[in-house]
Amino acid sequence: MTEFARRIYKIVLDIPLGQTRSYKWVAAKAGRPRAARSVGTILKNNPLPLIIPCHRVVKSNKDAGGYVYGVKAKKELLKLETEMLGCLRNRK
DNA sequence: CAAACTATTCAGC
DNA sequence: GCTGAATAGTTTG
Repeated sequence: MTEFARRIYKIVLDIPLGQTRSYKWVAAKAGRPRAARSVGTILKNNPLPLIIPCHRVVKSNKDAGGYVYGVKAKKELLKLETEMLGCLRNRK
């Protein structure tokens, strides 16, 4: 656990639903713009993998990159989250 | 497509 | 403690 990792968690948690950020983007926000690789390693080794929306963090070209539950699930989660947002908006 | 760069973690020493 | 290898990436040639 390092300060770098701590920043990453905070930043990733700050990503809005239905949106994606690149590893590079998170790394830059964390203060190490060249540590995109470290971001991925830290995210997969994060202490609370379930409360950290790792599926919102993707590669620069919007590619999924990698995911514990499968890259496919990652994209599906993004889609479901977006739809869920619409559902919440439509509620009265 | 292959190589270099990067920060973190793990295994050996 | 330090070194070397590995990793859910990015950039450059």
